[in-house]
Amino acid sequence: MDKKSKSLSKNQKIVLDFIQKNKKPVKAYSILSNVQKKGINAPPQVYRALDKLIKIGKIHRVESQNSFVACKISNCDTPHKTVFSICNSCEIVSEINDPKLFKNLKDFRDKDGTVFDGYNLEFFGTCKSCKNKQIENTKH
Amino acid sequence: MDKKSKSLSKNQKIVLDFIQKNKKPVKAYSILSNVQKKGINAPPQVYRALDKLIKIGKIHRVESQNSFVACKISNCDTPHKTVFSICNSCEIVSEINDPKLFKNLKDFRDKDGTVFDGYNLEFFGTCKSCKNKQIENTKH
DNA sequence: TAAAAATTTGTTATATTATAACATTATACT
DNA sequence: AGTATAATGTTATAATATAACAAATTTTTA
Repeated sequence: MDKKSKSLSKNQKIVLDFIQKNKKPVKAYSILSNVQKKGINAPPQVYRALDKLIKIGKIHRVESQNSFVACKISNCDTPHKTVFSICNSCEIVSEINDPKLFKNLKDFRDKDGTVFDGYNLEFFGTCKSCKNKQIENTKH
Repeated sequence: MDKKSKSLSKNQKIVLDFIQKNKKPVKAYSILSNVQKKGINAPPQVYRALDKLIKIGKIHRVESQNSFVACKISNCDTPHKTVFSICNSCEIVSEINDPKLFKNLKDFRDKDGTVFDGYNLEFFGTCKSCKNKQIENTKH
């Protein structure tokens, strides 16, 4: 167990654990209803844990979905350096790990020369599996 | 007047007009309260107009803020091909028009080779004007 | 180790953002 | 003109998120 997960509080661990169990992003109130048996009773307890987990980079917020997903990139210890692909059809979200793209984004400055602390990039499309299903359906 | 703005309905025009008057992004309920004198009474009327305006590319949704901003790029007639810079301090949002970056994003495919229909990229940082203010403050 | 500081917790209430559902009216199409 | 499509108006409610405050816990540091 590394420093960061050791330093997590009880509620933070419960929430992180639930998010990590799901491969799809989860919603705050879905987290709440799923962890009530563990003693978390109210929205603020969930949102506080989420805020902290985002801050330390253990999870990310999928902005276009109001949902939360575990970080899949081991060295991703900061918020707001995120790239996702999102399927329009099944809404599955994958975190993209593409060093060349990362470098492009990190080095980007606007026309004033402003440097940015972070970014969030969401790609939208149809994932492979949904594309296949669509092809299946047109066969009939 | 081009085809698209001609084809806008009464409510769509009212909502678009209000958004275009503001250089900062505006929130749905702020739109509502500001257009009530024009006969728009309830949230669904605003949200419907917003949905349509987004679909035709006249406005964009700033995902991390739940806010809406007029498109500043004349040929931007589709949703989900957006790049913004957002100031962490004053929350002002600028739409970035950088052909090289656009090409990079348009041509991106993931490791499965999947092509994407669209993207939304938000850069976070401190804008020039806020940076200057901070420097002013440290002088004292 | 005791006091101070910082963080986390538990709780109630409420603010903010967004949509469902349904009847009606207006507009565009052929 | 008749049909299809889009937009409107309305009420109610769902979904997402935070404010505020008292108490307990953990960490720091003197």
